[in-house]
Amino acid sequence: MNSPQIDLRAIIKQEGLRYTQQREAVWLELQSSDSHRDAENIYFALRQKSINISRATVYRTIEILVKNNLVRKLDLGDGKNRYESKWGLTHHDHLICTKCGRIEEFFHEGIEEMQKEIAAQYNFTLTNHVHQLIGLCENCRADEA
Amino acid sequence: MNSPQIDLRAIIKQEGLRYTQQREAVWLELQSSDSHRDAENIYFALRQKSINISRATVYRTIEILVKNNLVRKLDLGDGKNRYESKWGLTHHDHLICTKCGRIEEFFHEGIEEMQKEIAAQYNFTLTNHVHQLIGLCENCRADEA
DNA sequence: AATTAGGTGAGATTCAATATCAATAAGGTT
DNA sequence: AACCTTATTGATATTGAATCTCACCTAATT
Ligand SMILES: [Mn+2]
Ligand SMILES: [Mn+2]
Ligand SMILES: [Zn+2]
Ligand SMILES: [Zn+2]
Repeated sequence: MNSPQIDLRAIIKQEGLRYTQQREAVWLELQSSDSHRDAENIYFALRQKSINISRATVYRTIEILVKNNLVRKLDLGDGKNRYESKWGLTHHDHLICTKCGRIEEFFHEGIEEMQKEIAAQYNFTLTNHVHQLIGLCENCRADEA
Repeated sequence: MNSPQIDLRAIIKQEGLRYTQQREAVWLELQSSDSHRDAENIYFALRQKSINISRATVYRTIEILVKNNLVRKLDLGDGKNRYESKWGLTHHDHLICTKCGRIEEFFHEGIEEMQKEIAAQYNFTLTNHVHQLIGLCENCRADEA
């Protein structure tokens, strides 16, 4: 939507990489909405905007963004990875409707703490976690009746 | 290990399906260990035991077992589904070591309850959840030093 | 402008999982 | 026990997300 609030160019260069049109385009596209999009979606969105890019480059660029903590990779269980920009967002986990695909975001401080306790109990060093609540959203539950 | 403690034949027939050697073999194989195995692993284990079966049938049979709540399907994030027999096991979630693949099981009543509360807050009908703590196990953390 | 090494894109490749369909076997009938 | 019907199986092809290959391109420095 607006100009990038993060100096991607600086981050890219700091990594010893080149700041290309494609890399900027993928980053801007990911920032342009707060939804959970797959690589194909990013690819088509860019082509629609007459931006020349290949699938391979979309995947490669996303990987760079993920490694630099600018983008989060999600496995929502439907066989393809989803991505969301981390810019301006705090950590959260997801509620997923299996019928319509609706995704809600939640955060629960208590659960976050308990995860740390559990990891400590098992002598695990926690680096990440996956927590998804699967079910039917309000609308879809009504449809079931 | 021992003979089946569940009357798979009855369950299969109740579904209007036929009780075949292959279906019995997959079920027995899944019961024979408490590990989290992928389809390929089941397939080779059976062939090793000179049981004639194809990959397709392994996949198809597992799906039947999953649908009948005898087996749990897990996505541990490595690109292939894992399966564990539900027989004799209570619900639990997993700690996963990203280095050695070690899997520990945990259960936390408090977290289970909080999940229900969160779902209620968002008007979701909870049918399932995915909860994995990702990190390094005791051994692998030591290796990092 | 010339140089050069990293980046890109079209297409091939991988790999788990599923689909196809002729051959087979489960299980009820006679 | 031989027979029939039809679900099931297995060899193979196919799908689809993701990655790899490598000739060509371009960002960035001189
Ligand atoms: Mn999110
Ligand atoms: Mn388990
Ligand atoms: Zn829904
Ligand atoms: Zn480990």
